[in-house]
Amino acid sequence: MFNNRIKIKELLQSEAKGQEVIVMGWVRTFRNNQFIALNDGSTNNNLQIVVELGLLNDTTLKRITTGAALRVKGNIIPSLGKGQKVELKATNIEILGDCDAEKYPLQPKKHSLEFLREIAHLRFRTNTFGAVFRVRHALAFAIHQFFHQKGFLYIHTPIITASDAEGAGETFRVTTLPLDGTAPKNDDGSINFSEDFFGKSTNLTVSGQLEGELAATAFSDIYTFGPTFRAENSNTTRHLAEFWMIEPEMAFYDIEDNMNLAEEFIQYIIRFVMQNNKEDLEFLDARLAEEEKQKPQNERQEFGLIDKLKFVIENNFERITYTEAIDILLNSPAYKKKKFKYDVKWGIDMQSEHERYLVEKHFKKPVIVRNYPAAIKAFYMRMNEGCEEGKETVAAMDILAPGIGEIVGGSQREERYDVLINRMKQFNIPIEEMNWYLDTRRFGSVPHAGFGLGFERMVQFVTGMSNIRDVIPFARTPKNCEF
RNA sequence: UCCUCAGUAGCUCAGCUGGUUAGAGCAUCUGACUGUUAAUCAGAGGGUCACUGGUUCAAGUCCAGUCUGAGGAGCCA
Repeated sequence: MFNNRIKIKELLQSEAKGQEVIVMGWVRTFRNNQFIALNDGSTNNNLQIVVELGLLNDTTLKRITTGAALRVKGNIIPSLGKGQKVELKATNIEILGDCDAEKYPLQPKKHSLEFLREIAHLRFRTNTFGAVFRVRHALAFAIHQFFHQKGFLYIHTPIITASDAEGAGETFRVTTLPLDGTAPKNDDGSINFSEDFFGKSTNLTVSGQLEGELAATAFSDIYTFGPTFRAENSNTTRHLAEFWMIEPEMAFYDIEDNMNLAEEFIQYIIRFVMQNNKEDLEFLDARLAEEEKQKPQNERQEFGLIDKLKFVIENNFERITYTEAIDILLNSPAYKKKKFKYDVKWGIDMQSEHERYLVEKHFKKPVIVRNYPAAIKAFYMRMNEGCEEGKETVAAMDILAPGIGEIVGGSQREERYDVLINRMKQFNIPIEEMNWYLDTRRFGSVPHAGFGLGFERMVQFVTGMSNIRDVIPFARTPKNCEF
């Protein structure tokens, strides 16, 4: 058996009684021809391996370079140095994989995140990305655990779809037709997709919500967690062309139930990470504090990372209506001093600057805004009753988080067949193509609700990483599809 | 897609109003030292100044275009 090793995370927690173990990992630094800092990815902390003078010949010593892979046999002893409690006194070191220090891009020094993005295949081996991706894993695990405990079914909605009914942005086309101009054409010159693989025009999914609703109207509570694709030419720190989304959908839920679940959900997964990834968060907290020091005083965040997370799990989210949000903005000093670039009045789709003001300046905590104007929201959101004429609203809700803006978007769905048909007509949705969706309203329709959460934005929020490209292993953005 | 800024050694950057052989820190290599914590000390090597074209006696420096990256905006999750 080859894999008879102990992981470094476990080793560092064990009592040093001279017991013999085997570890494997990659060299982070080799100091003084005597001290190897070894990392195997199980924790951000390195194991210090002590190499006694004379244990290895000169050729082997020279091969212990930054990045080299080692198998080390030794005894766990209390450390004589100050940086760690225990260390491994080596009795045998085997080099599993050499690493040419002159060519290896990761040097024992600070690298910029931009540079590491270019070598994304190697950045897993750094402290920062080690912590980020362990937290990402923990969040994904916590999400499944949360829903599973509540009796939700995990539904796999299709990646390839024929509908762009939600109109949630530009789609990536899926086709097997030739691209050299010889694809079959209709009389009017357009591509004849009836000869394509699926016999119709298809694309990558932009959301699994509509399919999720189908499952929810049978299982009561379901969620999806999968990749989503948007061909928007967005070049920002919070957009990806390929990202992961979580979309729970619940039958017999109204907008209030929906908000309660979303808030409980966010607090649950953050609490999970705080309990299970304490060291990673401490590292990220220190990293962020260091970064903040570089900024001018007035741009610095009020809270450190861990304090921010604590605040979120210990306090209820602020809940306001869209109308109240607009009133707050209209009465704000920022508005009166004409600090906003975009105008504020009832009916507008709030701009980033408005959302940021509400969350970061006014309330200083996550805010749930509900009851948005019907004109600016999707067709499937439920029309509210008793609205003032000209000020019709829908039962939609957005959760806005400090630093990244909209993190959750959801609504109670329109379950009334006639009302839904009217809305679809208003939005020019092809009703015939959506018959499968409308069947849920024809046969045993029930009040239901759901929301969507951008997974990477959540990872950003929890890790404090400012660029979304640094919280997904291999980012897909306009003009970038490496690895 | 729009606006702003940037691209000089492996990395992070300096290089003034154009003017000798383009610099520094870190990394790498060589040697010394040996309980170090991004070890330390001494020395060495390392450059098509993003690319293409232009202005000029002379371009890393000025101009135009292209490409790439970053920040902000829009779209949104």
